[in-house]
Amino acid sequence: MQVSVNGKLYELAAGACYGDLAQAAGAQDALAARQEGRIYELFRPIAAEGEVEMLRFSDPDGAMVFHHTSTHIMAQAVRRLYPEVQFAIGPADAEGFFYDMQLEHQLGPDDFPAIEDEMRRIAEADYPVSREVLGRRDAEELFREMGETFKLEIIARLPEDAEISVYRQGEFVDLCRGPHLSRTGLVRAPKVLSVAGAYFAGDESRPMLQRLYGTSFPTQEGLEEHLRLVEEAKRRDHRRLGRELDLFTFHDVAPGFAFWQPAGTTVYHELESFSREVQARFGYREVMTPWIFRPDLWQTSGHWGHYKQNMFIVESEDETVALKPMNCPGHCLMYAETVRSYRDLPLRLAEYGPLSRFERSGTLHGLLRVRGFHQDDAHIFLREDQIGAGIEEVLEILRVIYGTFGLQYRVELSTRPEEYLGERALWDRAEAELAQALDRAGLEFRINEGDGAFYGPKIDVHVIDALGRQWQCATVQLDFQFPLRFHLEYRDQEGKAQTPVMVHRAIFGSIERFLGILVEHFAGAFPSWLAPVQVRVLPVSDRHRGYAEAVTAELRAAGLRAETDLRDEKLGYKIRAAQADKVPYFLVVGDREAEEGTVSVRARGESGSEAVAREVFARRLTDEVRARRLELTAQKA
RNA sequence: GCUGACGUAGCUCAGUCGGUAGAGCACCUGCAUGGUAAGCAGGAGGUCUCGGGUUCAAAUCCCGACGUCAGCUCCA
Repeated sequence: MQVSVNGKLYELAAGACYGDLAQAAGAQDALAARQEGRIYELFRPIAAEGEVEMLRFSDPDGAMVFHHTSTHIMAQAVRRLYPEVQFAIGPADAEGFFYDMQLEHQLGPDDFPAIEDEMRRIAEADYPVSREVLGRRDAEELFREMGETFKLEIIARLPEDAEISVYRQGEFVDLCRGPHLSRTGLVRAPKVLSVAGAYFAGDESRPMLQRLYGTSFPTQEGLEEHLRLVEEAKRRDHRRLGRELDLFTFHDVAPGFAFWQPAGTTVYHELESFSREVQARFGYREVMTPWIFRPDLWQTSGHWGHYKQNMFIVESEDETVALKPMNCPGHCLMYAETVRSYRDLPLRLAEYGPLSRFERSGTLHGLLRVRGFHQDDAHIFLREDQIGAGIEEVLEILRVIYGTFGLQYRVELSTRPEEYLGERALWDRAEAELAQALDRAGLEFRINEGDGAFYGPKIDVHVIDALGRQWQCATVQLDFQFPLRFHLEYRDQEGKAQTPVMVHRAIFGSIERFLGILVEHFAGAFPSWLAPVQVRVLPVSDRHRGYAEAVTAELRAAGLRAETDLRDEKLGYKIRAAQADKVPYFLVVGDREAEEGTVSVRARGESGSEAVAREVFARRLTDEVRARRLELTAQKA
């Protein structure tokens, strides 16, 4: 038979397997093969003639296959150590794997080395992996004999016509769809990472299983590199940097709410004013609305029915009132205050006020998941014929704002769900307009079929940070329902009442959350426009304090955030401190500088300094800050 | 909320078999007046998260609450 790899043709005997092909093609490091979208083990006979892709560890699908077998090896190891264990599911992805299991003994970090040792033993034994297709009856009998009740349940849930396969390696057998490696010996560097609770099939009403997490690599070096990356992420953790850089803190008495220290407040305000500045350019008007409302409002908006469990509800003077979790109902009231003309639209109302959402205690996570926060929120009221242009404008704001941080982003369009409100034709048109707006903005996007909100389709944006991690931030939602619930109208050319469409949108999403992401993205080393202190002046000895303070005063007068390190320490100490505090620039001033009226400028991360006239440096830095440049450019001309 | 782990000085952490607590950094004081990543010496700082219990004696063992962390679930 004839098959090709990378377009190169190979002639193989009938019944040859993918492993034979890998050999013929010189792909010694192939782990599996992909043909017509399906992934096959190397021991499987070639399914058809045509092009075959060899999957290596570097390919995400190849890594997934590798981890899939690794999770079986981990399960095998656990079974050897604890024969009574029962297994549920054990999936894998390109990063690693886990296996859910029921086991009396509570696994902990102390158990991991023994499990890893056993995994290495299984790898060294280099068991061949084999696949077997069983009839439903035989499969049930096999797992009944083994006492694997979860496996029986999984089989029972499989559709009538499903192919039921089991995989064996050594004494271990598992119900599994595959695909797998052809032998266990490839998994040279396994690592058990952590254990956590998880419910079978995500069902909270059922007893909790232990979920054992792991990862694995073909080589020890690969594993070590991975662990280094994990360390780097830990080093950048915004909760850690937030404390080290004095940006924000948390306190037991207010879980889920941040205390913003002066430095953090500065960064926060920079983000807010950046947003204000950009949005004002696009015709947004900023408003402030109440943050406590009577339930009537939440009944009108529908929150009382759908969102009550996420709201803080307060008793006050024999009355129940609620803190707002969102601004939209308030903005709708504002819209309805006066008669609106078609000429008034689009009306763009922005608000940065406080929002409170009750989040379950176990879900809180630094600034990334809080109970009290602020959004760069806005609601745009527009006519149906303005949807396309309105969305395009929001996408432009998105481009400007994310571009300033050097953040890449990925876009998803979520369409009409099964249960929706409003006319189908309007949905179709709105979805088409969103897609066209995305196209015109030159954005590639993925469609999440049926994932829209019940009141309208939406665009979700994930930013990608310096470590390649993705975070959901911006959201743009079309809403046909609120205007109806709040009886919003405008007068058209003929003076007739029409219903506007509403767009909910936030670019940062939550400012708290976005700031947390930025801390991790920049590893705490903010560009100068965001840095809490932009420049620190370091006198060489106490003789130079006067000059240093004069320089600082001058920089402050120029609108820069400057401070003097007046501590009675040697220069080296202050330089070290300035670097540790990630201050973008520090200026060394001693006899030479005082005499010549200059400063010795050193940018964060640089090793040498440049002597520059005071006013020249002030001008350069002011330019850099005003342009919100990402790079530090004020050391050299 | 659920499962598990953890909670000791401002921070990072040590504290053995139950016998009333320690380091480094930071902070303060003194000496040193210093030129591009840590000068030397001294000092102060703790209701060991909180509340119960066991014990002659609890940071340590037990129970509960709160918080944090890793997940799960949730995030119309």
